[in-house]
Amino acid sequence: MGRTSDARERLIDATISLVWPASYGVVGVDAICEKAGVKKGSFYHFFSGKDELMVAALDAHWQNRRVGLDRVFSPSVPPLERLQGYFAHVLQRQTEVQAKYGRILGCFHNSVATECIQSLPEIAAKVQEVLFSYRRYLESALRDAQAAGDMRAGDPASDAKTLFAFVEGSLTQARIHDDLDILRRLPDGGFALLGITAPGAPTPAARRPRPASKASATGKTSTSRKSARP
Amino acid sequence: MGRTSDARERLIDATISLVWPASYGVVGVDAICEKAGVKKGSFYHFFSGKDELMVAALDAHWQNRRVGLDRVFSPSVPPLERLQGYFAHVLQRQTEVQAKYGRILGCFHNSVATECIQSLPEIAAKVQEVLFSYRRYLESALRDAQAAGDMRAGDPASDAKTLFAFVEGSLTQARIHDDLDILRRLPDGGFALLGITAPGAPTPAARRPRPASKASATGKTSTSRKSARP
DNA sequence: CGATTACTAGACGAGACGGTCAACTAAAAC
DNA sequence: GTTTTAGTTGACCGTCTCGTCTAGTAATCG
Repeated sequence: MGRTSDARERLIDATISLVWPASYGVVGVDAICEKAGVKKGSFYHFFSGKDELMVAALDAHWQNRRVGLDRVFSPSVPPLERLQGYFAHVLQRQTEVQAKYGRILGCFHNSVATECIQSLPEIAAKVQEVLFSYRRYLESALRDAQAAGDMRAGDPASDAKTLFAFVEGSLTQARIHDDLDILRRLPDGGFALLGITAPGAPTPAARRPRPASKASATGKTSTSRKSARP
Repeated sequence: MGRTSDARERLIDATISLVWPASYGVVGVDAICEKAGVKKGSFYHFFSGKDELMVAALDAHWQNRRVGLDRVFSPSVPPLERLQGYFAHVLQRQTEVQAKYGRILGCFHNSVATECIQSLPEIAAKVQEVLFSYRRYLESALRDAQAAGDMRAGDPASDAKTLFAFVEGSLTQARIHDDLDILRRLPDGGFALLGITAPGAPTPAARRPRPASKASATGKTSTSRKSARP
């Protein structure tokens, strides 16, 4: 009953597109409203305040991320290939982000977390929850890899934290220097971190191949990795 | 001529101690002035504005960091031991930070960079400069390690970027989750990343003496590494 | 000493901030 | 078509923001 509206979604989209490149603190409610084409009054009809909007935006962004991660981390794929696919996915995504926003932005949740962890408890809680869920994808893949004998024994939770730190660190460096190359080294670094010398195949021209192949901009690292499990 | 004052230094100290735990955006000039015990008029006598103060604070903090890094990365120490010492240094520093601020804060420059890279060009430039200088310490150690035959061949600049991403990522995760354990895995992860299986000596009681050691809080990782150099 | 200079003091202003409100509109339910 | 209710509008408010400005104070120099 009453009329319907997509103002809520527009506000969330506007929030992501304004906060991600900049920061939570520097983006005001007025700017978000203007970008979304929503008046102040409507804003406060949907949200109790800026913080609640931000929590909703973090959640919405995470829901979007999840569909890609569910695909990449599908249990139908051999665990080491999941990781391979994940590294490529990260690079591809940031390539798209660069095209859309004009620069690399890194991980939205990580940036917001760094900024808000201290002074905004509700946002901090949400962002921690998301990052925790995120890390579980890695943890699960590592556990499967161990079970399959694809990597050395160890605590998957601990390894996931380490790997996650590396990925997030690479994303942040990519953001700071607006440099995609850092993300191209994700596979080599990631597998080295886990003590996996040959992810699938011999890790062929592994480094920067550049033989004749022209590494596509979307993220295939080495063009010829073989399946980790036949 | 005229009178002297340490207000400038007090303002810089106050800036670091307020911005580091929180963020640049959320800390106001008034708060900084109050913390420093300096009035507005004096503030604008020393600085043209908030941005310039921030640049000065970033520089001052970097100068402080440098003395520790110069010690840790002394060319008189074998390259792999420098890295070992560096990882321990990071952990020890954050332990001190936790004691002083009540929580882990991670890397000051990295946090500010993430927040300011887009909208504040002067701060962005300064922070990039500092992070670049920082990375050179790693690069130099890696180059020496290679020259000494302590690690596989490769581009030291590239390896340094990868390692730096891992360290910064670990620091950020430590900040977000207020968890020192992530930093305790720095040596294992760092050396694995570089493909080094056996770093320096048995990693002697080297760092924190702690003879009958049971992984002291400052950084012993694994107790049994074999010497890479007799 | 008096003059010059470096610093201090704090009231002030313009504007942006997050947030409120009461009147209004339009769609859906009946 | 009337009622109900979700959504819209934009003026408004108190507060906080960065930054200005003028008047004043203390140290150093000649």
